[in-house]
Amino acid sequence: MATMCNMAKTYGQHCPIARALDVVGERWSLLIVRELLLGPLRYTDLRAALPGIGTRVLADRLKHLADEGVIEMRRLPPPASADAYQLTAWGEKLRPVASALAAWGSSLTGRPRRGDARSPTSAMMALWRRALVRPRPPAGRWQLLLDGQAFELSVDDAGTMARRGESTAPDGTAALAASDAIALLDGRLTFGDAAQSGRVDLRGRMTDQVFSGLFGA
Amino acid sequence: MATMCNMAKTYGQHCPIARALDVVGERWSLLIVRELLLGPLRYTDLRAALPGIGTRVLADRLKHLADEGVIEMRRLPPPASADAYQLTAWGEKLRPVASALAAWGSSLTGRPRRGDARSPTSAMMALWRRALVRPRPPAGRWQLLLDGQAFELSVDDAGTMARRGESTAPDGTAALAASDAIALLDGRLTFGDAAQSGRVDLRGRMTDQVFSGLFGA
DNA sequence: CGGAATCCTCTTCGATACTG
DNA sequence: CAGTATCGAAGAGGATTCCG
Repeated sequence: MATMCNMAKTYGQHCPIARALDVVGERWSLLIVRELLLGPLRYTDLRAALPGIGTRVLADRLKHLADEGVIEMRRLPPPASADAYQLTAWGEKLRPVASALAAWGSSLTGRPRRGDARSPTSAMMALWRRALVRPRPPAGRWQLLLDGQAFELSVDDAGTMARRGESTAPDGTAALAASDAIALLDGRLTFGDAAQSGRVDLRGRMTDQVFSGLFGA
Repeated sequence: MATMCNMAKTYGQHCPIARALDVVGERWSLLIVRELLLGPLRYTDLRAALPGIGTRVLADRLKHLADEGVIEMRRLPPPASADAYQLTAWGEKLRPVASALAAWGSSLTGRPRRGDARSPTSAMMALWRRALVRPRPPAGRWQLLLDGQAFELSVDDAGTMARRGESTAPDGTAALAASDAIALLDGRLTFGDAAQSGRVDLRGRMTDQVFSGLFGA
């Protein structure tokens, strides 16, 4: 049955870690959360962002996460005629979990594996983490076009925020491939090499200095 | 085949979160790590601490975690004639991940589910988290006997540490059931009720005040 | 006795095809 | 576009057995 009782398989332990894993510990769940941490996405976008997930599993996970209150569906008004999934306030609180996992796993991304996908979202999250760790990232509203997908990184006194979508009146824009962005952040590509081969397109007040301030080692 | 290529199923993404989940994202893996965060354990102890895991899955997970460098086996000298699994230095760095997950999942443990196991380890980790969050936990080397299993919580200027095992020269000892410890920490049991029904045994300098300082709301 | 490997059944995954 | 239907392959869980 597809519509069985939704409490599929629990660890059966009264422990906050076990309970958390009952909710988001299934395969793919935390990667769905990772995608939604930068903003709402539609079903098809999620499937495209998670190569190999299989539509059945994606539907199951979305249902489970919605039942548990981690995500919710937002029905867009008629002109758009599309449903988007987004994190609830409680789901947003998974950000420290994603951050801790990313910090631990970042020791693994130095040597890339052949064939690994480099999604715009993971590139953007890596850039965000870099900006959060950095002492003084360049302030401004920076638009990033990663494989053509738009993101905004805004740095001001209130903090550093990242989200999906085009920036309204950005201070500057950088367009590059997601794989190059990741290579820059991993230190496998220098800004000089990237700029020289014309793979980075900077606009507005996104100067070399700003770009290096965001991506540099 | 049992001894197939050990890179069973990868997300195939060059993203630190995905890579981290390739290593510790499988079912049961993070609960094994949770157990080992308080100190080494033998195979049989792990199986007892994780009801429902199944010996095959436990053996597979231990092998995978060892291959990835998260845990290692320590062969005890002849008299013990037993092997213990422990975290490597890298595996120890999963502590923030466990902590973030526990913080997120703690909103789920307020209403306990019927039949949930209350393991001594999860009780001890909850107590530890409480002590870490608390402004000034009572300083000293406190021994806890949870369901008869010994733990030590040491609080001094250097910080708050928890580990499995008997304490040498503890300042005081508290013996109680793991389920009562969890109920106290969750606020479902008051110290008055627990003491009145004789379910808490305090020794040495583990006074009512100290105990309340460790477990109290 | 601790530490698994084997066997068996059941569920889940992942891929493809199909439908409102 | 957003899912459901179907199916072979892989994984989980439980009991038993084997090995040191």
